[in-house]
Amino acid sequence: MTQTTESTDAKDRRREELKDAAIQIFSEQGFHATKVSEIVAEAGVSQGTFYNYYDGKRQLFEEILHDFLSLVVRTIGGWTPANLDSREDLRRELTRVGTQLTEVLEERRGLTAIFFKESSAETPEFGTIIREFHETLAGMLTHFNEVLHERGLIEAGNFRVLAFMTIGMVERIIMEHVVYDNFDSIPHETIVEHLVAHYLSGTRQPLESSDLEPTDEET
Amino acid sequence: MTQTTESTDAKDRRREELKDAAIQIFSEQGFHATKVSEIVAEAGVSQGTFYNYYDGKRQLFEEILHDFLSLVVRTIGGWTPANLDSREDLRRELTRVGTQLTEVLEERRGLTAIFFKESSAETPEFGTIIREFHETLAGMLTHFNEVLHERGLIEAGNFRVLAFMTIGMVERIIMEHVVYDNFDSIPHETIVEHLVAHYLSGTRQPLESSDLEPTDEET
Amino acid sequence: MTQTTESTDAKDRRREELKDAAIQIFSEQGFHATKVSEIVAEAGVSQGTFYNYYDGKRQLFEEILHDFLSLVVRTIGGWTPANLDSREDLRRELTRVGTQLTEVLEERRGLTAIFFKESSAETPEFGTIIREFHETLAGMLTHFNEVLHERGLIEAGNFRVLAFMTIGMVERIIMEHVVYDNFDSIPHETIVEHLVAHYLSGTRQPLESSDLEPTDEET
Amino acid sequence: MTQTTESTDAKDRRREELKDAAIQIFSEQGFHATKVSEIVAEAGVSQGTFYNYYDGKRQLFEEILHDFLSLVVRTIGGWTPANLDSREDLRRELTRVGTQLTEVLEERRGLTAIFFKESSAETPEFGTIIREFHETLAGMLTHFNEVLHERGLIEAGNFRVLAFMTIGMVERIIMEHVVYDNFDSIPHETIVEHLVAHYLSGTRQPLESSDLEPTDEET
DNA sequence: TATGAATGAGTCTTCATTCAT
DNA sequence: TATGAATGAAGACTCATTCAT
Repeated sequence: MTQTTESTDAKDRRREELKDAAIQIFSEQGFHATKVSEIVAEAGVSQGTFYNYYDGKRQLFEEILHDFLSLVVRTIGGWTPANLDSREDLRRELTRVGTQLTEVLEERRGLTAIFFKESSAETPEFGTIIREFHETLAGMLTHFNEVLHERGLIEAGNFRVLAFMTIGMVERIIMEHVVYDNFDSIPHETIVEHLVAHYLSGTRQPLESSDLEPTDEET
Repeated sequence: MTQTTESTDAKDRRREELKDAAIQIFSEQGFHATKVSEIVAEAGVSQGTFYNYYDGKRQLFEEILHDFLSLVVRTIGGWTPANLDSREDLRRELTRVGTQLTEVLEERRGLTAIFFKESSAETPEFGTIIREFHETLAGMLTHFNEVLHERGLIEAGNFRVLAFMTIGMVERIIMEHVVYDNFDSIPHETIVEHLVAHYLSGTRQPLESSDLEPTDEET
Repeated sequence: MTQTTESTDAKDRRREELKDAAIQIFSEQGFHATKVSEIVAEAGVSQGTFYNYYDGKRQLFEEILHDFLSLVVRTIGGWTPANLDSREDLRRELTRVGTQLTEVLEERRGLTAIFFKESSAETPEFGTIIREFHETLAGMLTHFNEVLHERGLIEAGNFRVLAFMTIGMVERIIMEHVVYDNFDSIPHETIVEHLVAHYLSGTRQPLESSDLEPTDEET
Repeated sequence: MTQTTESTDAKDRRREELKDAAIQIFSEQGFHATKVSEIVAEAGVSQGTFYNYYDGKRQLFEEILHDFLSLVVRTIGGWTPANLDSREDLRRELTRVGTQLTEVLEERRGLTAIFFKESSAETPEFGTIIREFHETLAGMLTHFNEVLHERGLIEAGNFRVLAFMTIGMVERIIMEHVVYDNFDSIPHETIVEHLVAHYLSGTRQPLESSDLEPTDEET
């Protein structure tokens, strides 16, 4: 029994080694340019062994993609606007979640790069998976916005469009920050604060004069 | 002379037919899944003819990509914040350019789809081209923001991060709207107005209380 | 009638232009690497025109090959050992013919290069033509040797092997001299004299002690 | 360890089988006319297997060419005129080396045929390889001639021209004898003796009257 | 379970030749 | 006769996957 457990563990370990190697190569070269031979070379096993653990290159890639999406969902999925009473609460919470997400993705740079470099574009190859993810995400955010609105924290608007704007903003910033290291001199906190501030000022509290006519209040 | 012109025109026409066919197939299947045989079938010519006009599948794809980027640059590239005197001017101008861009891209849905479905992700295949485009775009926007700030139209901030947020927001909205027809019930104008409003409220006019502490004014 | 003649002349001229262009390219690149498109570009005519004058690339190449072989045969074919009375006569005659051949081939370097660079090896492509040429040549030389022997000018030996040795010697020297310009500091005459001398000393006059045991006389 | 050795051997064997098949087809059809599909059919393996052992058709051909050149160099490369004291020694040595070379090439007819049928012509395809070989060979022979001259075994002359004459003579004879079986009734020894005799009588020992006027001394 | 050699389907690309104008 | 665009047959090469050991 011990032995079974051990061998299972060994199997899992081998499986992980292969996946790690694959993440490495996929993140560097993309799905199409990556050869199975490169993955197994990186993992230090033979070509045939690969197929003892995965059904094929595509299946492994999709599994990796799911890993990434799960990671994101796990990180932000539990969040709920339930106990927010003020915009200050909202800001604090958004900052907390944003920081958490950023840190998680930075820990898994390879995984993150695969998503952003190969797949965020919903190429026909893995389109369905990514499309569903974005729809799910947009649904969640739309719902959040609705709740926030009901709780009087944000004003009315097209919450679905707002959701996609938020997704685009956040994804692009993460891409530049985590994948391309494009904001190297800027600390995480500042970046997350920018994002949150932008979201917040783009979603004014009700009873204010319309955002579409901000000049009124400025006079 | 007439003959020369005519034959040149004929050649150009054939070239365009092939490119149109390619845009069609590329936008549906993506670069890798597209076979030259499918392109020529769509264009109604033989396999060999293709190579009389293009060096190969990849070269044609890159040319198409350049076409898209040129289209975008031509549409928004001329814009300058030179004669803006108020935020109202700014809003009007941004709305005008945004509407124009949206219309242009809707006219070239196939072209647009190729960019967004295959390439916005900066996959290693065409990474350099897209990366440069984004850097150029970010540079332009950063500069615009700086000018707007100097002219007293927007407050201080990290203009580079702001630029990328804007790019992300706009690209995602265009993608959903033009490529996936995801906002079908919403008129262009509304969508563009949302984007502009979000940009504007995310970039308050100086002398106001900081956006980062909007609660102050709300109390 | 005049017109017919003129147009025929014009046709001949065009035909020659094409052949000259072909010789140029073939001699530089060899048969396989030469494209019809390159030949017509060099000749300044269109692709289709080519086929008004020749049946195809291969047919033209073979015609060029025949031109070369004819040139050689014309140059040395008339030679006959008929009126030779001494080895001195023989030497003079061989030198004369050798010089003549060298000069003719130098005038047609391109043609010569084609034969030597592409075809002397009797590659399966044009094997038969070249093989026949060599057999004919060997037959001629064998016959000459026999006549010379009958006339008491050279001693007995295997005249066929001797013929091939001569062919090999001469071809390689022409190749180096005319095609590769490998003996640039050495005047024609010297080279031809070397060849003739080598032939003569390799074919002693009868009644001498055998060449196969030259040491005898040297003691 | 045994296993490693065995599998290496198996791999080597397969590699050799492919090469043998290739030599067979190449020698029959030449480089261009040979298809990879024919080679693998001859070897009894699949198309893909070929590329597990060689980079491609051209690479294999060049390797085969190198094999031939190495074989020649190995066979004659060790020869040195060091311990020759007389022309009789010289003759004996030349005969020995010549016979050895002939036998080696006859054992590898296919290899030899490839060199002579496809490549001795220095076609642009593999020109550099062959050209270098001939230059090397000519250099070696020139040097030998110089040494022989210094040792008083052959008289003065243009040793470089002599070297190329020798190369031409020998190559043509080998070609006819080994590749075309053109001297079938003549035993090896006789042919080699003819070559050696021709070389020797074409290079008289110093102190004699000039080779160019052999008749003088003969009277 | 590990190995790695063998497989062969799948596509791009070339270029001599044809033919309508 | 000249043109040059169109043709399509032909073949090299890749690489994910299989399978015997």
